[in-house]
Amino acid sequence: MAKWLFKSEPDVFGWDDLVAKGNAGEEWDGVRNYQARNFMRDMAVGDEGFFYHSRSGLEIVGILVIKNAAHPDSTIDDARWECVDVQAVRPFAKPVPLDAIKTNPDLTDMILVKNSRLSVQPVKDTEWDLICRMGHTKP
DNA sequence: GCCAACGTTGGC
DNA sequence: GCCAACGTTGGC
Repeated sequence: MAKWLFKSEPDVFGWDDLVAKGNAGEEWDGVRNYQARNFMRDMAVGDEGFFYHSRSGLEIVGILVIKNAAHPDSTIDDARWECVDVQAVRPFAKPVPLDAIKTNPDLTDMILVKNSRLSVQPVKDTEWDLICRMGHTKP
């Protein structure tokens, strides 16, 4: 199973908002970037991803799961844009700040560090395991 | 709130 | 098909 990372501004749609959706989950709509969209097309049901708070917070706060594979984005009348549906799985016991990721030599290759503008991105298994450990959360 | 980095758009 | 102009993202 592949691992991913999703960014969202907590002021717009944060971890708590996803948790509040419960089993209904939520469409990860609004992505208007081809790279990010292509990653969503690669996602399989059951894949897991980190939920990262961008702009404010700047930390990984939870783990979500892909509930439905990529489908047209219902918020725009343009067939180019697709999105997956996600659902909250569990929060991080201890959120992992961007700062801690940037200063960890084993995580400096992460897209989160190298390309801060990509809002949906893949995460390597080794990175996943390490970050879970840093957050005192089971992978 | 600023602004650097990046992606997209559109005139030529 | 180049590239200037513009819009957006996100760390600071």
